Amino acid sequence: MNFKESHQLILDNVSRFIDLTELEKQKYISLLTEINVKKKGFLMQAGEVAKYEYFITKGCLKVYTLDENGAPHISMFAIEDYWTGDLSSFMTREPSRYFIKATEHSELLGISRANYDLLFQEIPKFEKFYRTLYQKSLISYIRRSNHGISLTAEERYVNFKKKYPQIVHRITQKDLAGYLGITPEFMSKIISKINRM
Amino acid sequence: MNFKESHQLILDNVSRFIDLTELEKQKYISLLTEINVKKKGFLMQAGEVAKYEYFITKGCLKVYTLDENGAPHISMFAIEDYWTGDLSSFMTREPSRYFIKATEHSELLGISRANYDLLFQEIPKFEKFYRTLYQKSLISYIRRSNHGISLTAEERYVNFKKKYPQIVHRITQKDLAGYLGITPEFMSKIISKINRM
DNA sequence: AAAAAAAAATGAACTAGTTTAAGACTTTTA
DNA sequence: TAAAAGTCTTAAACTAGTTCATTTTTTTTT
Repeated sequence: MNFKESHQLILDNVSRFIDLTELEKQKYISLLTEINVKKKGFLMQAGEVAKYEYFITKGCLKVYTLDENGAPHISMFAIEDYWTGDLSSFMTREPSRYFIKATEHSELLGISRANYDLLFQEIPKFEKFYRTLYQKSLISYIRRSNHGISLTAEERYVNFKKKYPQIVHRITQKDLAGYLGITPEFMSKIISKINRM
Repeated sequence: MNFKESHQLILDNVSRFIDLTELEKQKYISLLTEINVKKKGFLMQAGEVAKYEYFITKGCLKVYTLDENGAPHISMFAIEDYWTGDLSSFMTREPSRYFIKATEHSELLGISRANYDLLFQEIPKFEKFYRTLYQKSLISYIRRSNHGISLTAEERYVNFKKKYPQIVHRITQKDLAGYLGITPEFMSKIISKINRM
């Protein structure tokens, strides 16, 4: 993918919430860093401080932690036109507990913490962009955290398939089980139960 | 509580993230509505569109839904100096699925949707305030949604007690069980197990 | 295209959490 | 201040989800 296409994608994403002049667009693009990760490559590993917040222009990634037994817990999947990163570590500058790994060759645009801070000074409109972006994310995480404790594994699986049909076929069942908080064995049972119906 | 005290409390909360002039403070206060709810009273009920986002100056409230079996699932508790409401319904103007009920006599300041929109026009600094507030909330909801699926009930209980010691003794065990996504009976077992250790 | 590695399916034995029911304790209401 | 209503505890029987072990299928590497 050439630079122009990925820039157009992020500008379209931003323009859902704010309007930018040509000059502001150029300024914004100049604050971003192009990043490529090959399949199975890491964008970030636990122990590091999150250097960037990422916008995905191509590919698919998973964000996960390892618990004290070494078992992975997947926090999110991210594909084209999604934002990802470890917002907590990015803001506090404390070491992250997350890994971000590409499940396909992926291309991203990253904004560093210094440029993120600069962005608000240079183009204050971005306060509105992030206010709106975080507001929308917050709404879906509030829903997700309620569902996590009040729905059964089967309900969560059915919900995920309905809500993210574009993601389901790009990830392994094992990873989806990790995201839903169940074992791959139990998820296999859920699937065969659903197929039998 | 007299008006001045509650106004001071919300202005202190806002000034954690932005600085306001005296004039801006007055303008902001003028956009807020004073609301009182007595113990067991409802601030909002499922089926209604959320009219306000609320800041609590005194008291304690619980936000919950009822599932298809009529069982309550508690989404959050809110006490003094917290913000609450149903952000999703407030933004989309679609009917809410939540109830907000006072567990003690409570006093709040509400901002209506019209005034919320006006606020950004009149005092653009509030974009930054909400950007920062939502950013912080998002970080804790991301954590909560991960914990909901990856921790055991006992771990979630211990976490809650450690993180919100001020709230634990103001709510019933039954409500805390509803928040943690377990039955009151099982929570009772967890507590007696912990006490025996 | 073969060999190696990882993912998926299946089943049996297990454990965390639920359900139902009953009695003791506490808070609310009249 | 008595009665009623709600909360908390305990326990036995149950179910959703886990663990461990084995085989089959798919994907990756050479």
